[in-house]
Amino acid sequence: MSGKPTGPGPGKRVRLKDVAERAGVAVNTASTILNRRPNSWASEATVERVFAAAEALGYRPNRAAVALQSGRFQSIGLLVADLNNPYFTHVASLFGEAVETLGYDLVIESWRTDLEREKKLLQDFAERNVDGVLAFVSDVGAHHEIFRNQAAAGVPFVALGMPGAGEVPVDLVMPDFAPGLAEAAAALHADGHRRFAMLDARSRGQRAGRRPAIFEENVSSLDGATLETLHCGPAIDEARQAMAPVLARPDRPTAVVALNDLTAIGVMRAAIDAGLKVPGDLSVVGIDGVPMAAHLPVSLSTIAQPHAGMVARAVEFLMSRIEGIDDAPRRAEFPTTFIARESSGPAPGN
Amino acid sequence: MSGKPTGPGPGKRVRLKDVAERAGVAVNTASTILNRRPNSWASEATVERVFAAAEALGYRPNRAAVALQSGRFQSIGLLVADLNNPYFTHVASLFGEAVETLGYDLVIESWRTDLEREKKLLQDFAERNVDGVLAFVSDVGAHHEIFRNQAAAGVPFVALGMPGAGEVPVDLVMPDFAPGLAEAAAALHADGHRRFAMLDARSRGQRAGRRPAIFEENVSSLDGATLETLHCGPAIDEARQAMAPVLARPDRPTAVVALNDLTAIGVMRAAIDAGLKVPGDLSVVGIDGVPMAAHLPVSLSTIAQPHAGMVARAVEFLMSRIEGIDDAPRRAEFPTTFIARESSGPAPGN
DNA sequence: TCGCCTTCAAGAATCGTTTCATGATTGGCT
DNA sequence: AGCCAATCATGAAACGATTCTTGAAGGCGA
Repeated sequence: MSGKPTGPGPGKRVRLKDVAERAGVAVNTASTILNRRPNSWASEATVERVFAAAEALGYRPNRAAVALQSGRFQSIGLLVADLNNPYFTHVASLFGEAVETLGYDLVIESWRTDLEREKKLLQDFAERNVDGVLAFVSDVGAHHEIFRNQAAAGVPFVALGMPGAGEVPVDLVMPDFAPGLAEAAAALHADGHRRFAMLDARSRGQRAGRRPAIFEENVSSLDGATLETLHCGPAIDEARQAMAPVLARPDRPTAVVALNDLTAIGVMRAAIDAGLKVPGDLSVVGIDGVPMAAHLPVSLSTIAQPHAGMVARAVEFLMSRIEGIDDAPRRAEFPTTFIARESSGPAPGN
Repeated sequence: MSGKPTGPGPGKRVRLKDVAERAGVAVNTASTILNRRPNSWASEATVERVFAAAEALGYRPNRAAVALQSGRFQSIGLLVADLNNPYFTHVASLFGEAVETLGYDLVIESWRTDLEREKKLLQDFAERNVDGVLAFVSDVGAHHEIFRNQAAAGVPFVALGMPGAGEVPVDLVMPDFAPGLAEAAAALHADGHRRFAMLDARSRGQRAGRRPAIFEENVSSLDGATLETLHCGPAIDEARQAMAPVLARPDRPTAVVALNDLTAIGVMRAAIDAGLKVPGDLSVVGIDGVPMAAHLPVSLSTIAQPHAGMVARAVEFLMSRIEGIDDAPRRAEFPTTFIARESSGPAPGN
């Protein structure tokens, strides 16, 4: 590349200095004006000239310089579990829209079910130069220490997703699965289902999943109903494989709540593999309520989260932290609802 | 760790200066050593001390400062059409892995089928501070001017996806749909299909889509086969709606090639809506070959792109540009292949 | 012993922007 | 007239790294 050291050559990026020169003012004046800083009252004419110059030259601030000086990086990090899960991409695109209107970039990383990687990325993100971090974590409790460090380091942080044990020093936005699970349990029971199964994440250590615990409670309060909890990974084929032996049993469950909408597709597929009809032989319920679920060949009943509301709240939390609010950690729980579609229905024999 | 050398308070980020101080060297020495710059021969002992200090203090360079000084931003932009399309997210996650190992962040934006927005984002990305841009574009020809500007501005740029008219001054990585479409046409014809339909993007201006043109040629070379081209948007429900009237006709097509795997799901759903069986009454073929397609209730026949290879090549192109290679624009086409699964089969009556 | 080269490290300029503190006008008021 | 506030604009010091240039030791041959 033919570097031209002196003067703004044709291929050179236009600097604030160039704008200032063209407008006949000093760089700091131009800076003040372009940033619409409130305390300085430049004359109408000067403002006009500076904006005109910036426009004419097609000025774009050098973000690195801005970041270095002001500490504002104009980018926020999003940590998701898995980009191949439509839930995360749906939410990611909502976040993308939200922060774009606020002038931020979204840097996306995914941890792909690896807890060590999750920890590393979480740590990285906070040490990296971003203005804030939105992170889906598998278990907020597991990252207590990281969160404490972040809180200490002053990196705005909002954790999304699974609640965990104990208090954490960061804002939390999460779904409350209780209502949705209760509705689903009731609806399925009313449809004659008695043998329930629920998929849970592949067990991490000895800790029991939270959703199975809630669902267990729901199910056990229903006449003659039983629940078995199965574990599988987050990929669609893992759910398919995990269900295969279960569906081969004569006393197989007649209703399954999957890990999420994606794995619900795997469950449906496993039913087909086993020669079972959905919902005739097996009712399948997803979790998340991604848009795609409504358009599947057998549309998916699901326990839906209020995505838009959660995203809006998370962004609100994060932005307030970025603005410097220093309240106590906030926590927002959003109730889920059961949406009955074609994949669930009367139990066999009803 | 009671490491409190001096100065840096508890909430303060550790700077290179702190590392240098602790190691008892000057900042530039520390910089040279940590960056393993070749021309400087620091003594073994000094190197040791500097690395130890960096480790002990948990030093992370301030990327803004690095970027400002060196012009390396350590991030690359990825422009995709739609984060809700599993194809793009699959590819995005592949890109994410690839660039992560190279030490880059991925900034993702999506244009959501809006051509104006696509242009704006493309322009933005190039003016933004990234080391390079990977962009899925709807039609490379439509962005000729932007590409020329980028080439002039020296922003490394690789365009992905749809080929278009004419030569463009950027590297191009794209699928060659011809083989896959030919295989699909042949396979479907052998299965007795005669009335084909193909979904194409909602027409932009008067230009005919490229894939329909290729497929038209394939189909017309087959005995008694006809093709009709339909247009729809990229969302799953748009395909579903677009197919509804077509499938209601008595002379409806018996085989449909969708816009992509996502819309193929919508087509399958439309078939169900119309009381048709897949593949009994209607064969459905997707395009892309996303992982999920193999695990759908009716697994999806599809024209698959070699994702990994394409991603690797695109990254290779981009990195070589970032390193300063200034060759003529390169162009790589990757042949697609037809993967027959359950969603396609003998035509009705065969 | 002197000078020179080699080896190592430090000094200082620089990137483009923000922001604090300072300076130059003007004009209203007594 | 003289003074003090406003009002508007500038000078210059950061921010944290890289990199070019200069300098101080130590080792060697002459």
